[in-house]
Amino acid sequence: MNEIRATQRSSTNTAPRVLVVEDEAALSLLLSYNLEAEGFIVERIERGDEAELKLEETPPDLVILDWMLPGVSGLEVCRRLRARDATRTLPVIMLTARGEEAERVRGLAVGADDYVVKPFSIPELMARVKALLRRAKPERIAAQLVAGDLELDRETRRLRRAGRAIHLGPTEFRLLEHLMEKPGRVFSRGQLLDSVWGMSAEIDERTVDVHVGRLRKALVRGREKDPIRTVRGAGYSLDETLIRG
Amino acid sequence: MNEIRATQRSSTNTAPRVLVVEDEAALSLLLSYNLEAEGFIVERIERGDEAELKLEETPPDLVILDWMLPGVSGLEVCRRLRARDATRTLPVIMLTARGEEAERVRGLAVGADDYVVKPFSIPELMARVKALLRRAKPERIAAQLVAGDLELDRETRRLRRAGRAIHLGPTEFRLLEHLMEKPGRVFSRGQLLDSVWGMSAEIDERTVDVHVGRLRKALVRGREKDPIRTVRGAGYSLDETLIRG
DNA sequence: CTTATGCTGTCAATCAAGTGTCATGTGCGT
DNA sequence: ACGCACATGACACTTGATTGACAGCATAAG
Repeated sequence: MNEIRATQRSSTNTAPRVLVVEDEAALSLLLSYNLEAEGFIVERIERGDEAELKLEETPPDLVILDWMLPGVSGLEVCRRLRARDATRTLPVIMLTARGEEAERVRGLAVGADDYVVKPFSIPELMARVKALLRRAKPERIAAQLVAGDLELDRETRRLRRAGRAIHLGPTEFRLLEHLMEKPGRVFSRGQLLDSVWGMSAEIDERTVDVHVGRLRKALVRGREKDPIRTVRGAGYSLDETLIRG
Repeated sequence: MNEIRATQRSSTNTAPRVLVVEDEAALSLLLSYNLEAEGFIVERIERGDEAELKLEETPPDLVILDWMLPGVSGLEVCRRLRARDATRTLPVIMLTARGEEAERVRGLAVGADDYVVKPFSIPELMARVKALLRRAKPERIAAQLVAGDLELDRETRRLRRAGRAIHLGPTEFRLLEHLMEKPGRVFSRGQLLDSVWGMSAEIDERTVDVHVGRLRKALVRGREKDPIRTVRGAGYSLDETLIRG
């Protein structure tokens, strides 16, 4: 029956592929836009039955499945995924509307690996996508980010600089995480609000400054170098000179 | 967890293999999904007679056998397993419908190592699977979890900290067990509900807090360090710094 | 059968940590 | 030196975690 598990034929050297099955166009676009920004290859599908075809011919590395779908429900798609050997272990994230169903997704033994209740924040969903991919393909998504003497571990949610442990609040942690994913790259305050906070519109851009300040205070001890670079008029970046010298 | 599986030859260095013989598709899937999540390699079979063929050619490390089966009954399969030298000691768990003591007795008389009455909770079944595998292949599944001055023995269900015995309720025991299996790793409340309470539990996430609180109270005596770390906004983890320093 | 006992899940009050805004200070770039 | 962008400390506020009390159950004991 399911003897030899051939290595997932998709993506050996390419970026992880994500299939988004969501009928609400706006949401689908929002997701694929953000996933692509993270470097994933995204395919979008609207109907449950189409998704099944797609999943049969070229299984991706992860599926984001809406609960309510035209054609075949997300629930049913997921169940069938679990029934096939080829997709038995394929990571699945379910999107559910707020309400009764929400709590039952976990209860129902559908076999989704994770579920997210709408409305959700983009950073939250991204975190879960990465967490699942990390579990499935550890070589693609690192659990540890290292830059210079900074080590950030997502699994244990620990940070250390030059060996010593540093405690950060959730926001500062995510902020640093985001900066460390692309060391040297400059992010505008708007971009940071989008990808770290998620509900950009409500928050003053100056708030980013404050958090960067707090992050610096936590990171720098004594005569240590400031790992965050301010780019006047543009934004912030992790100082990539930290990595080399 | 779901790494790439090598060939299936009767498990010398690979993950333990489990054969699920169950005709009810939903249940069969639920089981295989959860078993795979625990790192086992699972094969599913629906009919009793097919199971016999399978068991003859490539015996797994453990069999989960439904009582009622098309083809040959689970009872009969079990009896025949016991008759053959090659499978005499193969661990067998029988699934029986709710009810009669008589059946249980017969099941055990036939040589099943354990039986579980439907409906059962997933964590419960998983615990029994692990217990049996541990007995059969002690090198594969550790009976004792040790982290710092904490020693948790699954066989005797005993826990000790720095030598002294500590009594825990079932839930707190499983909770600690789960945390100790991956020291340092942060589990969200939702994940803990899934793997400690089991699917089909519609339980408030705050309940996890309460149990963690109780666990702490039981664990910490005097000035001892709290072995459980709260990660605000994320969940809980066993404090892995306990292990080193 | 009734009464203890132990365990669990929920709730509400309390406590602590983290967050966003503002006012003010500083320093960079020209 | 000037102006503007950024830095920072203080503050009120929000959110999340802890804790103790309680009620429902199941089980064991009387």
